Amino acid sequence: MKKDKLIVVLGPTSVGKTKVSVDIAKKIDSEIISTDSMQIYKKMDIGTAKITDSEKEGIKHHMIDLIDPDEEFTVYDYQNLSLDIINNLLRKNKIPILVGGSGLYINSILYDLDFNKVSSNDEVREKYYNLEKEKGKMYIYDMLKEKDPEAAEKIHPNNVKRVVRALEVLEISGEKYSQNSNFRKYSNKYDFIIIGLEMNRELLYNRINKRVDEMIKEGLINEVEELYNSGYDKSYQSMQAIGYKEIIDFKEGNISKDEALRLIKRNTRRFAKRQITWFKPDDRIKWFDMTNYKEDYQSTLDKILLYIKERGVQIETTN
RNA sequence: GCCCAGAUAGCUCAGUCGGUAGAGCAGUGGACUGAAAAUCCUCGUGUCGGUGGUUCGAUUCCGCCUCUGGGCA
Repeated sequence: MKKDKLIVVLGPTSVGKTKVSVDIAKKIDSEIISTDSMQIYKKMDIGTAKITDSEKEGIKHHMIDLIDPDEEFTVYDYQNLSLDIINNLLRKNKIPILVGGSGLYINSILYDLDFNKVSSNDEVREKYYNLEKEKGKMYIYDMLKEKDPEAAEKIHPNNVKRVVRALEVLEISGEKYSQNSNFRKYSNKYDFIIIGLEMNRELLYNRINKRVDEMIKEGLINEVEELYNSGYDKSYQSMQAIGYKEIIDFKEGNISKDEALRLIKRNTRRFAKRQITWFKPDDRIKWFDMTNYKEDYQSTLDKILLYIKERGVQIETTN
């Protein structure tokens, strides 16, 4: 049986995914599904570099503006919602286009990740965090080591978040965390056409720096202020986003405005680096260089469209 | 022109009582299965401004030169 095709556009922040994806969608008459962990939040537009209505050029975008900033959201939710949308589009004979930079979210579609049905449990988490506070990291790490040595071997003792998660899974399900987390299997559900966008590092960093300055000009500080004044402080998951946490620190008087700007830029650069690290090992990705996008956007886009065509998607290319 | 201070890692600087050097920041490589824009791990050799001298040995002491601050004219 022939598998349904699925186009994925990925790459570090600021590399130019938005424009490329809209241009692909226009060419094949389809819709876009965002794979971005922060753009799912409403009212967080400037700082997440969310696509604007005019940039959409009439293309429908999914998985954006889904929930309020005080709501919690996980990969598991993403996987479910996103798969529904994918299947709906396929039913309409459209090839879904996944676009974004949240590695784990992307993998929840690209890989067979079953999140072993153990949802997060605040009580259990709090219990282990309290234990950690009282008796130290090594204490809870040793607990894990005893109950699930395999997981302990893969998790660094300092990575308290992961240690707690593994203990949580153990406590709630009785299953070992390592049982589900140690393998990674490509999903066979779809025929993936994965477009990776890359760019000379220095240029990427320059673009990031410039984009942060532009966000400030467009009113990022106001955007964060409004959220903060309506009660969203740094304890919310959404306010952990780069650009938001730093400005909240500025608002609370912990750092100067200049320092906040500096940190937003630095943290975004580091984030981009982590994204690159994440995508690098996947050899199904076909990489396209965006370094000369300014002079040469059309020819890069043509190369991408040609590749999509070669992979069996009906598409009219100009060359 | 004269006086003073400085010149050490991409940046800011510390240090070597003479045995070729180290912090912070920036950066690098990596991990990742229900917080993922999160969380965590790893990595520091550089003509110690140039040149001559003293010395077994100079980045360190001395002389000269160049440059950069500051002051006096």
